[in-house]
Amino acid sequence: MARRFAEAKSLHYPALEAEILSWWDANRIFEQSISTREGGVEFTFYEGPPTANGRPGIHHVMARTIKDLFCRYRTLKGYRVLRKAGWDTHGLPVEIEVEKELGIQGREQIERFGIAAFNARCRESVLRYKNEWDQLTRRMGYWVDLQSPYITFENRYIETLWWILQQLYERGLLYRGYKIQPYCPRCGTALSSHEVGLGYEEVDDPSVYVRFRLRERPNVHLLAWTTTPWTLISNVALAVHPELTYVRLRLLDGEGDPEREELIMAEARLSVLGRPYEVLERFEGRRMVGWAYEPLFTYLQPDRPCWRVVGAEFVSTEEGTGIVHIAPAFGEEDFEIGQREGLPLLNPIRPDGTFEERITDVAGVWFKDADRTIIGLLRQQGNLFRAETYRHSYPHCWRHGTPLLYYPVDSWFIRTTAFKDRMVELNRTIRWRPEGIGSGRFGQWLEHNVDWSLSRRRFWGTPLPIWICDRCGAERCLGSIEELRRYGGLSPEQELDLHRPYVDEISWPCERCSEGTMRRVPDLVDVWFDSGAMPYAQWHYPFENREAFRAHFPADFIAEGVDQTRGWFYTLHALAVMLFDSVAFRNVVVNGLVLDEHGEKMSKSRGNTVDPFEVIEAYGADATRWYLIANSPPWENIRFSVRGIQEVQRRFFNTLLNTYNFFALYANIDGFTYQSARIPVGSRPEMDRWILSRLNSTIKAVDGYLEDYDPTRAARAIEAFVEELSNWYVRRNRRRFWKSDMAPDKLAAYQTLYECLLSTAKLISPIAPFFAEWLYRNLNEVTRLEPYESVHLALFPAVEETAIDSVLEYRMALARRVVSLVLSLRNRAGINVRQPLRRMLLPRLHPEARAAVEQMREVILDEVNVKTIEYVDDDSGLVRKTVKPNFRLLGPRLGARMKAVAEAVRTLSPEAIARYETQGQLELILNGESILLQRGDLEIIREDIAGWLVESDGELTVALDTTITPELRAEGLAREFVNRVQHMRKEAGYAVTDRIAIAFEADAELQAAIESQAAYIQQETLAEALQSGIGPADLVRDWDIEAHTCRIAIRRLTTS
RNA sequence: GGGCCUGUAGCUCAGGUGGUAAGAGCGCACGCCUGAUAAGCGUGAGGUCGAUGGUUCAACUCCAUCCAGGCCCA
Repeated sequence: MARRFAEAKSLHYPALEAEILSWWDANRIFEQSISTREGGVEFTFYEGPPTANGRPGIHHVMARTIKDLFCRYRTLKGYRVLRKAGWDTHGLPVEIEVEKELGIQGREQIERFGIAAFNARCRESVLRYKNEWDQLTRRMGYWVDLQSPYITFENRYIETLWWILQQLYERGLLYRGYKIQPYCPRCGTALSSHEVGLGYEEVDDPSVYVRFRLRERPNVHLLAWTTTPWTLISNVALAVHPELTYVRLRLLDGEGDPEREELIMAEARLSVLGRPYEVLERFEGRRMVGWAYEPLFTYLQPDRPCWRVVGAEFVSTEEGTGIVHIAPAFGEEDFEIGQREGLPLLNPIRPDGTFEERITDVAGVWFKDADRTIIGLLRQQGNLFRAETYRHSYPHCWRHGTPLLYYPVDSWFIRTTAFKDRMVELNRTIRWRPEGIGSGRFGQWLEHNVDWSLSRRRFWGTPLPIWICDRCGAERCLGSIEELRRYGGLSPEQELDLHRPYVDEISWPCERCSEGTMRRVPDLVDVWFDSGAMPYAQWHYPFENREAFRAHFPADFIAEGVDQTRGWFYTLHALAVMLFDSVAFRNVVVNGLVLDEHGEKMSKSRGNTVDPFEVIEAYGADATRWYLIANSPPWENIRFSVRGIQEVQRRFFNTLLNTYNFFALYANIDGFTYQSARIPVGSRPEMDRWILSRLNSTIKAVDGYLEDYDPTRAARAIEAFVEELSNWYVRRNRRRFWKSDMAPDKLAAYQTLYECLLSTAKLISPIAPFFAEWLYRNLNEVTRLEPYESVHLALFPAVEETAIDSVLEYRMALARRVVSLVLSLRNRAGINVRQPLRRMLLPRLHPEARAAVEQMREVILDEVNVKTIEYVDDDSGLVRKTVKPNFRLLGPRLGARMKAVAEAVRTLSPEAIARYETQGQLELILNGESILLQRGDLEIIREDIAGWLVESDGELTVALDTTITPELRAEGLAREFVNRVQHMRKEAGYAVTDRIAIAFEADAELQAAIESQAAYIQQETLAEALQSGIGPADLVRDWDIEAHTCRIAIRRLTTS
C-alpha cells in the first residue's frame, strides 16, 4: 500500500486524462460500474443514435456530457445503469454524402450506378465515421457501451421495425393516401421540411389576375389571383372566405365588352384594380358558395363535379383579390379543400416535372416554363385581367436550385391523430427540462398533430414491408424475416439483406386473385421511424430479449438537443403511446445550441466551428465538460469560448489541485494516513465543524439539484464549496498543519481536510470524471478507507445531517463580511495588514449578530490583525441610525399613503428613532392624519459611528482605530522582519521544516523592535537563535524596512 | 406570416410567489501575501436591469406593444 500521497506541483490535464483512460480500460472500470450494481435498481437511459454522416462537433460534447453525468450520478447512487450506444445509419443525409463521393446526383444517376452498389457504399460510409465518434466518445469520457451498439441497418433491427409496422397495419393504423409534398422533379423525390428550409430564395414570379365567368350570369366574372399560372390547368374550384365582404362592380374607364362586364372580388382588395369602378352590390362571401363558373381549360376531364365556389377560412385579404384559385394537386391547403369538398384531383404533371402529352399546348414542357404560354392563352381567351411580376420567397431544391413543386405523392401514413389525446395526456407525466418545452413547443406540436407521413422514395433505409398484388391490389404487410422467407419462398439458409434492392426482388403469386404477383411497394420508411423504434429494436424485441426489454422500458432519462422536439422526442413518444400506451421516457433534458463566441450559429460555411478533439487535447475533457455545464443551464444556448474553459481550469481545477497539494505536502511530512480513529465532528474545532457543515450542505444541495436534473446549479454549488475550502478553510488553518506534534487539533485538521477532498472527488465525478478519479485514488490509495479502486465504483457521499449547522454557517459568513469591511478600511487608510492595530468598533448590533461576532472574534481579529473589538452602545451618543420603512408590512396597510410615509421616515430625527426604539411605537402626523408605526414597521438599515471612518455593508458597519502606538509600531516592524527572513529562507532553498539561526544588523529603533518581539520572530521563522552581529551564514541580504535599513544573515542548523 | 426562447456591469452569468438603495466570476485599477508559490488574497471603479406604455402605494420581477438575437414551423 502506498504510504505517501502523490504530490503534483503542476498537472498537464490532457495527459493525466489519457493515463486515466488507459487505466479504466485495463481495469474495466466502466464494466465494473455496471456489474457491481447487479441487483440494484435499474436506471434506464436511452442513447439517441447520432447520424454518423459527419465528424462530431463541439455541440455533441455538450449533449454527451449531459447524458454521461446523469448516468454517472445514478451509478454513484447505487443504480445499475445500462447504456447501449446506437447508430442511426439510414436516410437521405447518408445518401447525399455518398453521392458527393461518387460525384453523382439524383435518383436516375443512382439507379444507373446500381442500387446494390450504392447502398453498399452507404453502409461503408457510415461505418467509416463511426470510428471518429467512438474516439470522441472515449476521449471525452462518455461512458456508453460501444462494444455492442444497436445499428439501425442491421437485419435484426429492421426486423423489429417490420414487426412494429405489422402491428400498426393490423390495427388499421397504417394506411395509404396522397399527400402534397414539396417535391423536386430533378431529384425525383419529396424533400423533408428541413431540406425545404435550406432552399428559400427570393424570386420573381408572375402575378396574374384572371377572370372566371359565372355560368348563370355570363356577364359577371370572378376575379382570382395566382402566382403559378401553370396550375390553372388543374383548377377545380375558387375559394372565398364566408365572412369576408365581397362586391360586384363595374369598371368605369370604358374597357370591357358591350355586355357591360361586371367583376366580383373582396371589398378589402379593391385597390388592386388600379382603375375607377362603380360598386353595384355588397355581400358576404358565404352567399357565393356553390356558384358555378366556366373552366378556363378543358384538357382534363374531371371525374366528378367541380368548377364551383367553395368557402375556406384560410382566404385572406393580405394579397390577391380575396378569391383563391384552387388546384388540389399543387397545394396542401388546396388538397385539403379538395378532400373536404369531394373535388377531383387533376394532375397533368409527370414525375419529371413536365406536362403530359394531352395538354397539347404545353406537352412536354417543364412546369415552370409553361407560365408564359398559359398567360398567352388567357389573353387570347380574354380572361386575363392583368399580368405583372411579383417578388417573393419560394422554396427551391437546395441541391439543384430548381423551384420545388408541391406535388401529390402516393404515401403511407401512420394514423397518429387517433392517439392525439392520449399522447397529450401522457406527455403531461413527463418531466421536461426546461419545463416550457413540454407544455410549449412539444405540447403544441402534439395538439396540432397530423398523421405521420412515413414513406420516402429513396434507396438507403428500412424498406416498407408491404407487398401489393399488381393485378387485384391485395395487400400484405410482413412482420418478420420468417414471414419473408415463407411468402417469398426462400430457404432458411439463404443469406438475407433486408435492404433494397434485394427485398424488391422478392415476390410471389397473389393468394387472392392468383393471377397477379405480389410486389413490394417502392417506399422506404422515414428514418425517424428507425430512431423512434429504438427502445424495442435495440433489443430485437419481440424476437429476443423480451425480459431485457421489459426491464428497460420506458427510459428514466434521455437527453438531446431542441432540434429533436419534432424528431426523436416525438417519434419515441408516438410509438410508445401507440404500441404500449406508455411514455417512452420519464425525464428529458433538452439542450440548446452551442454558438460561437459572438452568439452566431456554428456552421461549416461560416468557418466558425470548433473541433472538439482540439479543445479536449488543449484543455482536457474535464475542464471542457465542466465549462459546458457550469456556464449556463444546458437548455440555454451557450456562447462557446475557450477563454471560458481556461477560466474554469484556473479558477476551479487549479484551486482544487492546490488544496489537494497542500494537504499532500503536509500529510506526507507528518505521515498522516488516516489510521487513527475518526474524531467525532462535534469534538473538532469550530473551523472544522464549519467546513464540514458547508460540505454536508453542499452534498445535500448537489444531490437535490442532480435529482432534479439541474446540473448547472449542482456544479455552481460545488464551485462555491471549493472556493471556501481553499480560500478560507485552508488559508485560515495553515498553521494547524505546521505544528510539530500530532495533537488532536492537528489530527482533526487532517481528517477534516481529507474528508472534504474525498467527498469533493465524488461530487465532481459525474461532471469531471478524470480529475475526480485522480483525486479519489490519490486519497484513497493511501488510507484505504473505502474498498473501491475507482471513484466511479464508489457511492455518493451520505449527508451527515448532524454535521450541518446553519447557525455556524451564518456566523462564519458574517465574520467574513466583517473582515472584508476592515480590510477595506485598511486599504483606504493605507495601512497594510502586517501592521497590527489596536481596536475596531462595531455599533451595537442586534443580539444574535453581536453574539455571532463575539463567537468569531478570534478569527476576525487574527485575519485583520487587530487586537480588540469594541461595541459602541446607543447611549454613547455616537451611533447614528438610518431607518427605512418595512414596505412589505406597511405597503398593504397604508396603500396610497405609503409614499408619503416613506418620505417622512427617511427624514426622521435621531431622537424620534430613539423614541421608536425604546417605546416600540411612533406616531406620525401626515396631512393632519395620525399614523401609528409599531415595532417591526421600521428597519434599521445602517448605523454610523460619529467621527469615525466607517465602512458599511447593509446593516453591518465597522469603524477602525488607526492609531499606531510605538508598541504597535514595534510589532509591525517585527512582522516586516519575519517577512524578509521568510523571503530569504525561500531564496536559500530551505525545506519548510529546517531550523535556522538569524543574525542581523539594524538601527536602534528596529533593533529594539526585533529584540522586543524575539520570541514571536523565532517562532515564525523556526529560528533557534536570533542575535545582532553578522557571523558565518548561508545567505546575507540587505533590506529596507519602512524607513530603516537592515542586514540579515541566515544559517541552516538542521536538515529535516 | 405563426409559435416559442433569450436580452441584467466591457465579457460570461445569478437574481422563489412584485417590496425599494441590483449580485458573482473574469477582465481592468490599486494594493497585499510569500511555509499551496510559473500559485494565492484583498479592495475598488464599472449597470437608466433591451425600448416604450400600462397595472400597482411599490416592477428587473406582472401585462401590452415594439426592437434585437436565436430556435422551430409555414
